[in-house]
Amino acid sequence: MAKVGIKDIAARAGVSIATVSHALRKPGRVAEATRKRVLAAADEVGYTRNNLAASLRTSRSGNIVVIIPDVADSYNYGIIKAIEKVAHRRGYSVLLGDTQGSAKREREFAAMTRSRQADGIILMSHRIPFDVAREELEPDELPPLVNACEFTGYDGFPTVSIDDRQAAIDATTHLVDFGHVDIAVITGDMETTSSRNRLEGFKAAMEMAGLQHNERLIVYGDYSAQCGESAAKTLLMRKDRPTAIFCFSDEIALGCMYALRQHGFEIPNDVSVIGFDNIPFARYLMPSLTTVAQPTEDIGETCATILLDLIDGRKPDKVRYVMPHELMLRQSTRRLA
Amino acid sequence: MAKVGIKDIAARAGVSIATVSHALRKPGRVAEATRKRVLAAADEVGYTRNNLAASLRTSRSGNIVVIIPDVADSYNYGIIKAIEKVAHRRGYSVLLGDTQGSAKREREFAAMTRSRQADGIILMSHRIPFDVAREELEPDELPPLVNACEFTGYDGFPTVSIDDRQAAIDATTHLVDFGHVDIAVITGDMETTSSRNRLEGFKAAMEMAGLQHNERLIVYGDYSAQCGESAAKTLLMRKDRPTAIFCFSDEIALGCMYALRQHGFEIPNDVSVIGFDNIPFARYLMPSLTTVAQPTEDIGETCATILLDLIDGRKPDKVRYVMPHELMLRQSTRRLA
DNA sequence: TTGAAAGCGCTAACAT
DNA sequence: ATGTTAGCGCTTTCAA
Repeated sequence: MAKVGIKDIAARAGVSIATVSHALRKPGRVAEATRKRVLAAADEVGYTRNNLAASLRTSRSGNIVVIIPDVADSYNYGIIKAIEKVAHRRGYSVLLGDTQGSAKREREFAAMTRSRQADGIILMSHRIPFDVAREELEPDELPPLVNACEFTGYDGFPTVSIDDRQAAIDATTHLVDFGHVDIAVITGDMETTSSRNRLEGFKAAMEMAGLQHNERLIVYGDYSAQCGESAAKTLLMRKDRPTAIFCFSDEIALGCMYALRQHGFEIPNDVSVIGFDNIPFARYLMPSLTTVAQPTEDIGETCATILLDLIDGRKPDKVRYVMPHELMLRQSTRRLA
Repeated sequence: MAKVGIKDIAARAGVSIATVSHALRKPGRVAEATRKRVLAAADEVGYTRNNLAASLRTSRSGNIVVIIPDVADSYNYGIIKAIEKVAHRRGYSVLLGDTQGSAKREREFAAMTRSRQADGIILMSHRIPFDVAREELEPDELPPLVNACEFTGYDGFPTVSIDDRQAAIDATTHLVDFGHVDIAVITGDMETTSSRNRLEGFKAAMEMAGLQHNERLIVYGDYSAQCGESAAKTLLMRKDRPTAIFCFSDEIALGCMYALRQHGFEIPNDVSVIGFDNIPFARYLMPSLTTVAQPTEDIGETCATILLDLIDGRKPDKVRYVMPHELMLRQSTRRLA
């Protein structure tokens, strides 16, 4: 790790450091012959740019930070992959900030823009990751930020997500169409806007179908397989046992299906199960899982594109981007006789 | 995002910038009263440290980069989480470099140490991520690097992994003990040392049991569910159909079990399946998956600890850390009558 | 077309 | 205990 800098190149090529810098970064500002000589010299001395120094000078780090509750969640991952792709293409690196749902970690990662380690933020959370109260946010003091899949409720940030409410309506309507009336719900974290909107959609769909939803069949969870497992157990013990369960994530559905089988229930013969997200695993389950697909790739690409534009000073044309969802009909739901 | 620096604090507190710097970072170098005043001033002007500038000065970025083939793989994730935990505790941030198996991306991420954006590397790959040929590696020119789960074969880097060969022996022996003779294998990417060692272990175990392994029952895959699916189909068409399949990853097992069921085979009644990794999903499968558990948390913690020590100039006491694996007996394997 | 020189914001000798 | 000052390595006016 010998430290070779443009100074060394300059010495070797017999030019000034300014010329080296130009040759390296602004082709055209320098005579072709000189440029070649500099490039050769750079190669000979084994030069690598000190990006830190360059960033300090230009105040542009070339990093974006993605604040995400759980990198492991396969659903999130589709989004990350797409973000990474776009970022890389445009010369940015992605810092993944896994928060495990901690608001403190969210703020810590967001602070990386203040400390100049990142140029922008993609936020998958419903919380504003800054210390100031929402009312005191100064629009022009805020770093470039795009809100993905959730809403902070502050409309100074562009938002990219599906229409959770409508998606839940579609899922519920599918169950209703199959003749289900006693439909249970296992929600995600009710702090999140996604979960609130889905629940709202569920209730709306029931009402539209002329059905009364049963409050006791709504179990409040947290998007995890574990909560799916325990929620399912709770539901099975009820006298008014549901014939269908709408899980607000595939992870929940996974735990739910597991518990169902443990207690001798067959899916979908005894109970229909529908998930949400369409994680890659969903099709490998037995039975394969009917679920609502989110266009993770689109979401990720859109987020990244908007954010990088924002960093470059280009404002997005709208503040809310709604991506299309799709109901994936598979084998875990069944029409009642 | 007004730019407030230590200069502003200095002005406000009526001291020099040096005193501000000391007050902020070296409590004790400065009188308690002054320190309080500086801290208050910092707060008032809304100061955030420009880490870039600090890094440039100290040539320590406070970042480590984790080079990983696929962040989405739940198995990898256990490791990442542990790394992140240790790093955070010691004041480092983790940059996740998802390479999708690309050697080029591996080199790009590794170059972040040269460009001073990271202080060290945790490498989950069997390839050395530098441009130089292995023979020309200059030990003291190399950045701090820890090799996780795989081996580059270069022993200048400490390595943390399980004993893949022994783990494969244990898995194979379990099947043999259950009376299986026609045992198939679906491998991971054979470029990886993990897969090579596991295959070696499989063969050794067969030999130890006095059994001849059948070359045609070895299908070369790539650790993915998809390859598990197609490999299983291939195996089912064979006249000498196996009674047990040893999958080199749980993902493979997932695809394998799916294909098996598609073709009407029951697990474990018709075919036993054993996986490798013990991803969280494994227990939710039906039947639950017998597999070899890797201590992902231990691996991640150890990697991070060694790397950070290395960065601090402390050499590890050994060059190979072998972590214990564990056979998880569940329901996907069965004793032949 | 090239070069001299002024910083980016911070830390750390060194001096007071 | 506090302050002065010289850079870290680069980019970027501005002048030659």
